[in-house]
Amino acid sequence: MVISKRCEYALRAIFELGVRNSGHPVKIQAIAQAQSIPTRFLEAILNELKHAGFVASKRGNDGGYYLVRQIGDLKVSEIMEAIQGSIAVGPESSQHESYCRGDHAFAAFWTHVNRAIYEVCGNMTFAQLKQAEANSAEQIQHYCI
Amino acid sequence: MVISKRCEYALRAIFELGVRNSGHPVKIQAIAQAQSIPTRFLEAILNELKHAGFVASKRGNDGGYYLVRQIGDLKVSEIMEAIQGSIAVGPESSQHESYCRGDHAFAAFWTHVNRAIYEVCGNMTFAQLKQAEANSAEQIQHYCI
DNA sequence: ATTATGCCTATTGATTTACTAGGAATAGTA
DNA sequence: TACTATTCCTAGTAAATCAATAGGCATAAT
Repeated sequence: MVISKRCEYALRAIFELGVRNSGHPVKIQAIAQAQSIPTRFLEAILNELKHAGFVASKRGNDGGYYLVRQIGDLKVSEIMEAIQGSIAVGPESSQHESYCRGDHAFAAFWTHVNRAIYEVCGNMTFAQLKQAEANSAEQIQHYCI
Repeated sequence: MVISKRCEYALRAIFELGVRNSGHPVKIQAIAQAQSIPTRFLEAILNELKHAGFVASKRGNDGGYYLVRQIGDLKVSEIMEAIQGSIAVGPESSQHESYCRGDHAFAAFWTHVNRAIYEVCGNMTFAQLKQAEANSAEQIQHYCI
């Protein structure tokens, strides 16, 4: 696997906040429990997401985190980029100055790969994820009844 | 970046062997020089590729490595899988036993991402890479003349 | 015998990852 | 004001992975 836990947890945390679109801020503890994330670790991640402008927080007795933007507008790629720096795979560029055989072909290849990845992550919103989860829950019910 | 140097070097080495489709085995040293790869590191990588069945070798004074299969049949994904174990990104599966909210949606999402990646890497042969490189060289000539 | 190559095992230094610890700042409540 | 529950900030750490290196053995041609 190649997506860090940190990134996975960030996505799950945003997802959880999106599912509970409560007016109240949600506590770290509650998100951690719902998504099986180590609490102190999640604390650091949410702080990072705050600095990146995706969530806001309230301190004190009645504190917690809440989303800043609408989940219909929030792409998975945005969170991934905020946490990982970039979604792209492959060498960032040919780091040796002198050209060597294959540089062009491989650069083009990695561009194709990255475009394919971006096509999926850049078009997936958290609203869609929420919907997908709701649908699959429905599926299971149908299956069981 | 998320593709290891090891994997990148493996791809470049195979590519180099494909470009020189010489009857003679090619020495590690020569490949290393052509592709700007640390020699001893490449040595280990080629050995791994040998055990994986992609290349064969000859020892001694006139030794070196050569491809076992035709490059028109050899997919980039095969080498990547041999070196990295798997091409896939995202968590391999939900490692917590109890289901938690989002598991279905995210599993489906990662499947989409991986399918997209595989679509590109599983359809790209080294023959195509060789052709792409040849084309780009032509392009440059046109530009310069 | 010599020499040039690949083959095998092990090691190292640097970096990254996945957390954890301790305590300060803030905001409600009594 | 005190108390408590939360977020916020700075560090630190154990383990894993990565990129590369080192030493010496095996093999094959001359």
